[in-house]
Amino acid sequence: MAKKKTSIKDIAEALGVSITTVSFILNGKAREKRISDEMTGKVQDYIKKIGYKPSHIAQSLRLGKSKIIVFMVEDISNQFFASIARLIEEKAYKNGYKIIYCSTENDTIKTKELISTFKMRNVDGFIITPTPGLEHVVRKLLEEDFAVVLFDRWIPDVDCSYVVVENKLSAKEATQHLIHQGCKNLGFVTVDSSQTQMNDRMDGFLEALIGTEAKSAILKVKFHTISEQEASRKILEFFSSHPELDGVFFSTNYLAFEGLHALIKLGKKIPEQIRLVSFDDHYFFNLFQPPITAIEQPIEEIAENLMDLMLKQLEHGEVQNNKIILPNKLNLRESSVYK
Amino acid sequence: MAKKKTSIKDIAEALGVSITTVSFILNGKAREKRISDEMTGKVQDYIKKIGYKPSHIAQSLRLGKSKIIVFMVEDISNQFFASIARLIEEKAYKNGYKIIYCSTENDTIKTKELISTFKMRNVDGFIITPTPGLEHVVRKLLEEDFAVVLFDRWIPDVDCSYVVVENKLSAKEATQHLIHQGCKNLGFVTVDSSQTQMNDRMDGFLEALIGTEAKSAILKVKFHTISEQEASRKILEFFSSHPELDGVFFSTNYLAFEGLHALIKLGKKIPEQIRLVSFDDHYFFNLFQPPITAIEQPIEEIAENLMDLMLKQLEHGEVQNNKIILPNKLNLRESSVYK
DNA sequence: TTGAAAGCGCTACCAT
DNA sequence: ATGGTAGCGCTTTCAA
Repeated sequence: MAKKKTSIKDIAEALGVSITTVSFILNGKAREKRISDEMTGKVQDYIKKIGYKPSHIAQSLRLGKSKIIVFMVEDISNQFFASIARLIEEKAYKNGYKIIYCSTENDTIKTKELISTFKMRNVDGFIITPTPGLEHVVRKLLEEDFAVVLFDRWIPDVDCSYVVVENKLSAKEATQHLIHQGCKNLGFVTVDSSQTQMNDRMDGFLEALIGTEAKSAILKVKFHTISEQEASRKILEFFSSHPELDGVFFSTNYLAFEGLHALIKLGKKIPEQIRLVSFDDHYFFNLFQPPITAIEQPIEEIAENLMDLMLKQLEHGEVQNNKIILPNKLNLRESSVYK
Repeated sequence: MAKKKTSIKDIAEALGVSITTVSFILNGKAREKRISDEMTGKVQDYIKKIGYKPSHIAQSLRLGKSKIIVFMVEDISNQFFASIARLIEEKAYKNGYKIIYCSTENDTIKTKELISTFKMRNVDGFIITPTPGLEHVVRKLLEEDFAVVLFDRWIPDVDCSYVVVENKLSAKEATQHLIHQGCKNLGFVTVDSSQTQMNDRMDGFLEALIGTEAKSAILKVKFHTISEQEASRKILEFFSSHPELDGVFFSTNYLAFEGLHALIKLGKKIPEQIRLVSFDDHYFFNLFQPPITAIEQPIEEIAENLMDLMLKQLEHGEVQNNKIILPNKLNLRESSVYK
């Protein structure tokens, strides 16, 4: 029951040396401070024996750094974010950092509150999928010398490091692919919000149409959480009222899932009657019959780059505006191919 | 650029009062300490004005509590765990706690290391999906007065709070359902490890067979990460070499996904030739054609109970062995129903 | 009704 | 080569 926390002081006393000496040895400065090997060995042995671990809290207070990075995403239970979380976590731990996470739910107020809470916790860095209207807060964070890296989307007019993917280009390519497959009436289903990545995807879609005879219909749905009733109904309605559509582009996978539901309900044959493409590949797109063509974001590289930028800022403090834009991969599958 | 951290001292100076006074007011002890309303108001106004937030690090050091809970699961990118993470997070934040997470990868060594790291961070509580061989560590955690709640599985012989579901009962019911549908040769696909929840599911399966004419074939695969080649091959092999199977129970959803892959490859008709049931319902099971029958765990209640137990231990310190076992829901869908 | 000061565990400057 | 000690920001006891 008694939780006797051994402190550096206890060690010093037990060994009859000073706190300073122990601290230096603990921090690998034995050589530098020219402490005798004998002493060093003695202290290290003792430390190992009693399994002493220094208190990070005290270190944090002293150093003004917490070695904690916050990972703020729209929704941590979303597969895409969860996968990145997993990879980031690994890299962070390897470098002695811990990750705290939270879901912003795309709610600017909530996000602001969270950021403020984290500030008082002395977190060292922020990895954020910014919500609309966060410019000011992010700018302030930067001014106050926090390490910040945005991802998935970025904030126009704020000079902050980010890692995103080639949304526009990939969307354009995928749309062109549909056109090459003979689609004449294209649908585009996206979320009703001004997140940059979604805008870019739509731009890509529209750009692909220029100079072609293909017609288009666009649906924007409010989408907060997965399986939201409202969105589901809207999508069904959209397809019912647009029987002419012979090709559809979903700007993200959860919309595609709802779309599939709707199309199944309407008895549409994929790809014979309607061909599909979605952004954000997913394990199930490959499992579904027919398998769904999708644009795959390079999860590993995103995570890799995020932590690279983060660590660089954290350790060196200089790099502030690294913009990284990664290419995606279009995975062609049966859902989009003309039979 | 300059990050001028306002401290309680600055406030005291600016207002010409003592640190103590400010601290009392900050902690809502103004009344108790009989500080004049005038003073209280003055301080509060100033605090609001400059947007001061106390340093949690310093508080932690002083109080010996960090208000941080660790959420250690097998794999945070797994949908089931990610969903629970999301819900827990919410409850934690509401109560002033933060969540740090990490993936154990079911690796006992890694888990032990992580726990040791967290101890030195003074985290207050642990929510853990225990790996095999963690008895000792958990017991020690309890002895040292940390708040601990296990979930998904528990550890036999350790008197620790946990939240799990009725694995055996639900598995039994689902198996009986298959038998009622006329299955005579049942397959059971599970992971090759001695996690209690998996054992219970298998027990339920076997119990359902007692006294019936149904025969069974069991496959145990090592499964670390999703989409692992090896597991995929094993499952395909299993189905090829057991053409007699007319019903299969998957002990968890990712095995079912691999199983579906295999069955599609083998051209088996579901449910005409083979009927399926899986543990752990998933969004995709409903979307798949035919929709897959699955046992749904009560995610919300699990999260709810986890945090309840955690907070109770954290705030009162007494409750140590609350065992909560929640019922599941069998979602009948086409994959298991005789046509 | 308010303030001084000890001390949580640690790092690092300055002595010796 | 080793030690004394200030101080990070806060809470809380004791004193005034």
